[in-house]
Parts: sequence; C-alpha cells; structure tokens
Amino acid sequence: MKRFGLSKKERIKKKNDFSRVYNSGKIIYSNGRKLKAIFYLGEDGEKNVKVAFGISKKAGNAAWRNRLRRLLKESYRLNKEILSEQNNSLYVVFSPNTLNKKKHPKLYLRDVEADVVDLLKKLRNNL
RNA sequence: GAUGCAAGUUGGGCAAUUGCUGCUCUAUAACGAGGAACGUUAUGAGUAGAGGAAAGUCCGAACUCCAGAGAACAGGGUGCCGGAUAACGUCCGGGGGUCAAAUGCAUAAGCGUUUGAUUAAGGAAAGUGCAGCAGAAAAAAUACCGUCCCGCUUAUGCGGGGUAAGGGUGAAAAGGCAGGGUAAGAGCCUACCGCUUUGUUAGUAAUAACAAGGGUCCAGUAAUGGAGUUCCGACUAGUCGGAAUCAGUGUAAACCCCACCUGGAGCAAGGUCAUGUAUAAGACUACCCGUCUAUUUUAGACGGGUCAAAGUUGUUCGCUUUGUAUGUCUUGGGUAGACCGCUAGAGUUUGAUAGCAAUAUCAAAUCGAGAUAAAUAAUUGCCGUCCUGAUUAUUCGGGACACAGAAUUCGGCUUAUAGACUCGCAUCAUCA
RNA sequence: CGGAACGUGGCGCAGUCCGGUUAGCGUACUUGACUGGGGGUCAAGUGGUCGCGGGUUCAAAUCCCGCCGUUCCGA
Repeated sequence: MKRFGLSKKERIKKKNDFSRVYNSGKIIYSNGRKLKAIFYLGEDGEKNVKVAFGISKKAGNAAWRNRLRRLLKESYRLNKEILSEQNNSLYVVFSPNTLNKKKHPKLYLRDVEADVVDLLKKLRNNL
C-alpha cells in the first residue's frame, strides 16, 4: 500500500456502511468547530481504515463543495499514518460543521489541513 | 492616441513533486487444480481526462417503455408575412404599429423623409362579461354649469323645450380643423386631413402606391315629416313592422372565435444476470344460442351474442384481455450488487458551389472524459495581467486573477461572468 | 439526475381561480380600565417593498415572462 495513496479500497462505497456510521457512530469536532468527524469502530479484527467525505448542499455551490472535498481528501492522504496503529476496521466520515461558502469564499490547504490533523489525533486518543 | 457604444473570439502558460479515474500492454508478482492459454487482484510503464455557460430546467427533438400508441370532444400550446430546420416558443429576411430627435411642406389639424429605440402584434362591424371612485351621463348613454327659444313674472328667477361649440369629472365623453349655416348649435353643408369600401399595379405574401366612390334627396326657422337605397322579421304574398345609411370606446397576458400543432411518462427510461423475501393480501369468477363428440340425467370442445371486471392515466365511442385455470388483475413486501443502455454525433474544421441571409449540397481532413457516496486534482517555483507599499532613471516586498464542475445525447432560450484580443461606429486631442 | 408544490405583519393562515372598494383572521406586542398585586377579561392601538425584477391594463397580492429561496416525491 502506498504511503500517501488513497485508493478505492480505502474509501467507503457501500450504502450499508454509510448507514452503519450515521446510525451508530460517534461525533467529534475539531478545534474551532470548523469540521466534524463521525466514526464507527468495527470488531472483526481486520486492520483497515475506510473514510468518506460528506458535504451538505447548503454549504455552497457545486464548485466550492468539490474543492473542499478535494482539500479534505488531500489532508487525510498526507496524514493518514496517524491512524496506522489501530487493529480493527474503522469507518470515518468527515464533514464541515461551521464552514460554508459565505464565510470562506476562497479555500486553501493550509486552513483545512490543521483541522484535519487535529481531528485525527483526537480520533487516535478515543480508540 | 484616449474615451464610449455595439458585435465577435478567447476564458492564463511552463516545469517539478505527490495523488485519482478510464483504456492499452508478448511487462512483473500473487491467487484460481495452474505448465501453456485465460480470468481476477496488485504493482509498473504508456496514454487520455470539465464548460461557454457543463448552471436554470424554460422550450424543441433523438432514444426507451406503457399488451395499439385509434376517432371525436375536452384540455394545453403557438399567433404580422415568407423562408431555414429533424423540430421549436429558435434563427434569417421582409413589411406594419408606437415613441423620441432632426428636417421639409402646411394657417392649423396633419403628412413626408432620415436616424434611433421599442413591439406576445390574428379577430373588438360573431357573441358574452367587465370598466371601481369621480362625473349629469360609461356604451345604440347623457343636459350639472353654460347657452338659445317660448310661457309666466315688477324683478331676482321659475317652468317647458332645443343644443355636445365652451366649462367641469375621468385612463377613456362617440372623428380633427377652418369656413358656411343657425334662434343657438351639431357631418347639418363644403374644402383639406383622417377613416372606410371597391378596383388596378408591384410583390409568393404581409403590405405599399395610385385611381374611383362613401357624410343621401325634398319640404320646414327648428323639432320633424316624406321619398330613395340596403338588410331583417311577419303573414293576408305585396303589404306591414323594425333597423341601418362616416366609426357602438377600451380590454382577447377576460371568456371566446379563427388558423396551425399536440397520447403519456421519462436513462432513477428500459433490458439481462445474480442475491433474496412470503406461492403475502384482496377482487373476478355470470348467462343464452348453434355445431360436433360421448350419451340416461348430463359433461366436454369450438364458434357467436349478452353481461361483468380490468386496461386504454380527463370523458364518450371503439378496441384489447379474462371469466374454474394451481388463471387474470390490483395492492403490498423484498433486492440497492454486476453488466448493457454509454458515448462517432442532425459532430468539428477548412475549401468550393447556391443563396441578401439563416442555411443547404459536395470534397478533404479531423475527432480520444464516461465516473456512480461519483475521477479529471493538490502543493511549490518561474513567467503573464492588475492593484498597492517602499526606493527612486532601477530594484525589492505584499495582495489579487472571474462565473463556475460533466451524470443518456443533441438544437436553442434565459441567467452568471475578472481580464485579454479583433473589427466597426461616434466624440475629443495631436501631427501632416 | 428527473419531476412537483409553496413564498402575504414577529409566528400560523385566508384572499390569487374570475384584476377595483380599507389586504383580513387568530396569536404575539404596546397602552388603558376592572384587581391590593399577578393571571384573566374588556377596549383602543402599533406593525405589510404581498420573495425580487420586468411586461399587459386606466388600475396587479391577483394575469403573463424571467430570476431567487424553501419543501416534498421518484430505482
């Protein structure tokens, strides 16, 4: 597996997985409450982490949402080794909480990455 | 050269690193009984990878399904004329209306020419509805003030009648204006303008130009009466009665009339395979006639008719299916995985020909997204454009670079949009 | 992606079909009266770009066109 890669196997694709995360997952927020993450810890013993990025239609128009999703993906991709020590299957969905297009018409990686790292560290401590 | 307007084109570039999706490979590895071949997965290499609006979903089509998708009505849409097109509410060309400016003619009303803007613009002399408030009167209307005549009265004025020129109301008051006429007035009469009818010419047509006709005639101060012409109705069939004889205004994005178009749903359409639930629930299960077979009653098959149910997604007709078969129809439940549909097409560019143009025909060349909790990217550096701070004939900083993201595919419309370029027009400045 | 409905005082609605009278109702809010005070009742009052922009009309919340926003449905 690539060190900085993010292939199809590392993403949540099935509808059942999504409903499991949203129905019985836990929510944590980043410092400043810009972002939030919903996660679900499985008990099958398989060592893999799956992620997804969910952005509401109310946050902004399609081009803005597309850019935010790519930045979130990039931030996770560069920092996913933080979660490499756990042993069960883990499902995580990242979403913006207070972030929207009206407040932040221009998005940059340096703004988003710090919050994602913060979220990942909190996640590791919760396991 | 600057500024403004209008039209069109374009929608930052190069490199490095790290990634994603599709396709290709005599590539490497693992797995599948596994040597070859094949398949799957991973890795590697190569290659391609958002738009002019991809948007809004406002129109039009292609394509697919609905067990005919037929007819009539209803409903919906379009609306100057002609052309283009697969089609359109789109585009092109032509003509008309309205408004503004300039200018010419005219006493005026008005008419002509040029330029610009705008125009959902068939029919209001087929019918119906509506026109609040104000105003005397609002649609075959009407006399409030005024004005004229007659009667009464000392007079102020009162009563009767005429009058739409003037005042006033209103968005709108029943052609305009000048002269004649009159008791006063009025198309009451006349000229001009407008309106309208018919004809000719030009044009495929909308329409335009030109010509002719249309406000009747007689009597009367007037009201009015008579005559003529046209239309309608009645009957006793050639008389009687009624209406008209220069606009009965506006509204059809009110009903409506006319012409043309129109079945419904939409790629989450639909098809194949896999997985999987519960043969779950409900409705219909009628009658007559004829023929044939077996024959005691009777039963079965075929054909026809009636009836019932369901479908035909508004109604009717018509049509189709079913009516004792482990049948048909309706409702409900379950699956959310894979593949096909899925991208080469009414495609793009160039040239020639036809055409005023939209566009068409022919020839040559060319094209490379196809995802599905959804790829097409992120960061950095340099260059480019703009803003700004310091320094000052040069350099160093800082910031910004639009609107916006394919989801079956096309043709349009509408809306959003920083900057750059091209052509044309107008104004100003400078030089020759 | 496709298809539908709705937008009127702070809140919930009527009026829109078929244009005209003052845009109305409940609740909330303000003031006053009744009460020793509160609650409650009664009376009076405030508050509206009828989502936004054009058009038709003498006149538009209402008719027509274009935008904006919200909600719902579809394997």
